[in-house]
Amino acid sequence: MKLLKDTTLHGRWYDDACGTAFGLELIGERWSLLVVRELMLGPRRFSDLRASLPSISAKVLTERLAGLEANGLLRRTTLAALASVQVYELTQWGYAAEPLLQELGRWAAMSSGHDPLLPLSPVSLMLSLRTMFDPEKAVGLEARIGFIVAGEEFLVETAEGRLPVRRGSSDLGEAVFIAPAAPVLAALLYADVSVEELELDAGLEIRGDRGLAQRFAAMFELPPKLA
Amino acid sequence: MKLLKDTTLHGRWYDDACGTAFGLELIGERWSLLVVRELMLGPRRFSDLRASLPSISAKVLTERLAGLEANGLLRRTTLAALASVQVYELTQWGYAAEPLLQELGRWAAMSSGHDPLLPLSPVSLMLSLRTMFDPEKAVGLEARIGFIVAGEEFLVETAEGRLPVRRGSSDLGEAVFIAPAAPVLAALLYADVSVEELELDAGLEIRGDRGLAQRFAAMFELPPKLA
DNA sequence: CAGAATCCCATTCGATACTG
DNA sequence: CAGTATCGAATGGGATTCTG
Repeated sequence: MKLLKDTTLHGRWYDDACGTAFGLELIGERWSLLVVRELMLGPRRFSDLRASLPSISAKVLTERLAGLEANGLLRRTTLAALASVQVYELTQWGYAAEPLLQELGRWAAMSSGHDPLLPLSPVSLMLSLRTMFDPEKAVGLEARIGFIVAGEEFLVETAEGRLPVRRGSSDLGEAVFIAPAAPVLAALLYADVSVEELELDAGLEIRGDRGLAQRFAAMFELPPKLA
Repeated sequence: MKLLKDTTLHGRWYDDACGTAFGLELIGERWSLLVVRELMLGPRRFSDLRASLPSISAKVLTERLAGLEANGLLRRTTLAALASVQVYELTQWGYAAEPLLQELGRWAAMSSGHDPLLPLSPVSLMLSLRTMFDPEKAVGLEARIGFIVAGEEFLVETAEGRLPVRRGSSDLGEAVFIAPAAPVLAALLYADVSVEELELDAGLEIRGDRGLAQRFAAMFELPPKLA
């Protein structure tokens, strides 16, 4: 039983008062930030996390969850409805890390050498919408778009420059994207592969207002490459 | 001679197309981001970096510099004036990581449990000015402020909501802060310790327009605590 | 299924010593 | 000064096993 040993901050790696260094103490360990990412759209179970994080081991996931809990980023709760169902949920402060994830993603996307064909979790894709959303391309558009990505459902609203994304029943959307895996949608949104091609080759399906779906898909753009 | 082995991207830790994950491949290793931080205000020599990074070893610093160079964040150049003087300098893309550093610092500062008494490098302090600057408190103020922190000189300008910080002769400032170490200024700006107390106890010195200095010092504020 | 405990190997780190 | 080389110690991570 060494669960309680680590109430104190995890690492104390760097001996540095700088906020950046302190941030790294909290989330700088390998995998930590990706765990946070997967929780960013709501609580998830242990096995959900394992499924979304391609190659993390159970041991490491356990350790990271404990560390993040000790550092105040998340809490573990048992679902009210079903006892015996454990979930991990970000604290308010954990959720506050989203701009950080976005900034990191935006910055990394300015690099060439990024392989967009690697696996991608549904949450990653949905978060990237918020990051790569270009408000100017959405003026005057108010709509709800549903997503079913690898079986996970999300609902996105466009509303005056903001782009709320949440888990929820996709059929509230006036248009719905259905994809067997997240990279299919990444191809559509970021690699400008055509809807038709993806419907034929990659199992993409679009329900509802097809024109709206097309317009929506054009609202996202990667940042310019710097290197 | 294994310097050339690693032209390819360093780690390939995560098998994940997400931009955030890719960013972590590039700068997620221990120390990497702090090395970038120290270069953010201009090129530095190997020994400068060692001096600013409290407890990094020569080996690890060498490794990180090589990795960051391979990943395109920095280049090593020999100073034009003095041959045989090597410096490390961020690429354009490396400099583009500043908002990321800021976001991480800002987020981390929302946590309690941050020990502001740890050592702090001059560059950390100067960068934190940009992060914690409150433009609303600076409206109508146009001035140059000099800094000499642990012997390193900087010049800061306030100009309509921006706060350019650069290395340069501090005596161009209408007011100049002189401190034997960065934490002294941190106490002034962020812990609201009074100028008088720091002059008496901590070796702070202020030259030039004292009222301007006071007003300047009041322009910075830490974000509210969330946890 | 959700983890905790154990085992063991690979990597990494830091200290020290060394070199041009 | 600017690293490189080496080595022992610490840590990390995967695989496996065990439990509720």
